[in-house]
Amino acid sequence: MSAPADSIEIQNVVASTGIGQELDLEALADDLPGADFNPDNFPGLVYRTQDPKAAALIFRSGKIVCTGAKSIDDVHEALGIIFDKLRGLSIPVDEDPEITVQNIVSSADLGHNLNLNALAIGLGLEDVEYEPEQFPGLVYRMDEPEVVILLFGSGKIVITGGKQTNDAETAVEEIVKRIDNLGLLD
Amino acid sequence: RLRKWQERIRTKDAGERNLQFALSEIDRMASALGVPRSVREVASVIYRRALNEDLIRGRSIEGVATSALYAACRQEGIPRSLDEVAEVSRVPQKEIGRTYRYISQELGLELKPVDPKQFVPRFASALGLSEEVQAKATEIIDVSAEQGLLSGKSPTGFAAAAIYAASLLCNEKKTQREVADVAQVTEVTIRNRYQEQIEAMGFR
DNA sequence: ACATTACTTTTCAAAGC
DNA sequence: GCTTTAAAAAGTAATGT
Repeated sequence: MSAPADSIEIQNVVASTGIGQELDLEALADDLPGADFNPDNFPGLVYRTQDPKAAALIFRSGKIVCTGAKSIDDVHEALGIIFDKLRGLSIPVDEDPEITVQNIVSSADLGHNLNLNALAIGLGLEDVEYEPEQFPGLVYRMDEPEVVILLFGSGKIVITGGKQTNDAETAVEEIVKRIDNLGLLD
Repeated sequence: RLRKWQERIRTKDAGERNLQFALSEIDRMASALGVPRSVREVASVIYRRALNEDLIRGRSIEGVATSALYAACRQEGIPRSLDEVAEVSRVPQKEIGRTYRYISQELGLELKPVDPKQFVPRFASALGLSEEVQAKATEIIDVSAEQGLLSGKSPTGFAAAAIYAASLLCNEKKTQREVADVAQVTEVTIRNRYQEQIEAMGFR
């Protein structure tokens, strides 16, 4: 009774936003405890939140990238903490900065072992990248929803590239259909 | 106008020189790998196709040439591992793999995954093993692959373990280290694949 | 012979080289 | 292209005990 779609777990959410204010990252690095800033290495300042656990890349332009959160709610919560921290440093932050989800990474379990060689040919070599010498997963690019799925011999999969919460669910239902139609679901 | 002509001739000459360089590199690497002349010709065709489709822009000539040779070996059924190809190329293995995936996709080569059996004759003869061992190794690969053990595993490691197992079964024992050296994998990988394969064969 | 750590793949934004 | 950040999958490799 447990459908593969029920096994979906969001593992990472990437989102972008902006406070609508230029920042002096050198000063911010001194005022924010735990901030990592190596401009020679990377133009962004790295700031990590503990609860929820996430990492933010803060740029001179005031734009921010948040990554590592386990849900969209966690993204909002983590960014909320950062906005308040900045306000606490008397940096003006827009009232409700728009937060855009850029990528959602999910994992799931199809519940069956997969013959990746047969799958590579069945799904179509033109849409598949399977090079076990370089990586054990089969890479499948799906058009609708537009996501990339990594399939493993164990039947565990990774769905990435989606922007909507339901993209992973739609993709899992679709890939199960396609694999089943090929008679490759044990 | 005269300058434009000279520029065109210069570009044409440069392009011609680049092509000659790529083809001579393919020849040099193919010799070092000991692949037949037919494979070099297939590699040349793949390289020229990549050139015509403008796939070299933003990539090194040597990288595309090496990838074309790697692809040609696979297409002709006598694959070389990325490690082996990287040894005779001046391009890092990671770039060869990335470039191969790119030209393979863009040219629609649609090459099937490498079959571990295709490494058996070459690895076995390098170890001085008999036809009997080769046949046994081939059988082990077929049986364990049919039971789904091949998914996600490296073809060289899979072939190496089967050869090691076959050498034991045929009383022509080679050590894991000897097999690991010719296949360029670690003993740990041979041990792991070997355990799965003998179980699949019903031995234990 | 074990374990641990680390690297391979995919995705995405940010600013700049 | 590259740099950084995060996360999962499973295989392979290097290092440590």
